[in-house]
Amino acid sequence: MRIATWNVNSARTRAGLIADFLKREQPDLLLLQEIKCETQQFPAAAFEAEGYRAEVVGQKAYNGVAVLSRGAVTVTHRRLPGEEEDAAARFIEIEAGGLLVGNLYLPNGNSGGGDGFAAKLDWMEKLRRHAASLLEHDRDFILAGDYNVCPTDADLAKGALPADDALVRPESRAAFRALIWLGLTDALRALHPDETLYTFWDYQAGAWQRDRGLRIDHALLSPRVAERLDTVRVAREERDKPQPSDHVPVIVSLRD
DNA sequence: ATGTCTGTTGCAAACAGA
Repeated sequence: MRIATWNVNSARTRAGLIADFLKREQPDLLLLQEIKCETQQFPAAAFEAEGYRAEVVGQKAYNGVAVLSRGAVTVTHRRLPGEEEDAAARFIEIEAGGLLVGNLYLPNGNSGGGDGFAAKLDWMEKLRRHAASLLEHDRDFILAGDYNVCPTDADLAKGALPADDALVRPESRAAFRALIWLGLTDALRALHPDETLYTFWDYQAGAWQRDRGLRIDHALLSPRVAERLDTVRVAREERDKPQPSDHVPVIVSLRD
């Protein structure tokens, strides 16, 4: 089973790139974040042509997540448990083949001052509680998407962010470790512990050309799923395409 | 060198968010 996650920074602008990626990589599931459109505006037809159906949690202008799949999936959540009904469109969870797959777009935490950062930490705590609940129920799961956290100093280029940025603040990293300490496996680091690997390069200041990137897109695996981990690849080539997203896909392969 | 990009408002070009 192959599962890819990609913050596309507008599904409509990137529909062509996404369709090309599906054609080339043929993932079983593609988790999209920042689709930046309402559900009915999502360009589903472009992906149906490649044999994929879509489950979409959209929102006007900002945020928004979607799951593209080749087979039928069952939607288990359309927002993170514990969130209000009118919460921003940042989470969708589906079940496919006995596996729960959570697709998340974690708040950036740099806007809105202290309240904005507190909201990020609150969201991370809700995610931790949800993961703990799934473990209690002995479920097999993946929680993947844009975490907006660089877990360690090895996960960003020197000088790419100031020390007080919400993506690297100690509280953000502690909240990420709290997920790991539940017993989850960071798929990319499990197989590539010492490589310099980034998944995001800012559009500004020649970040891509200078390789001033961040690793903020992650796939966390529950214990039995981690035992099935085969390969993980960062599709860096997507960042070199015309009009790319500022993020690139991460592709996780599991043994059956 | 904070040097870019997307979507919104409102119908040009400024603003927010990332």
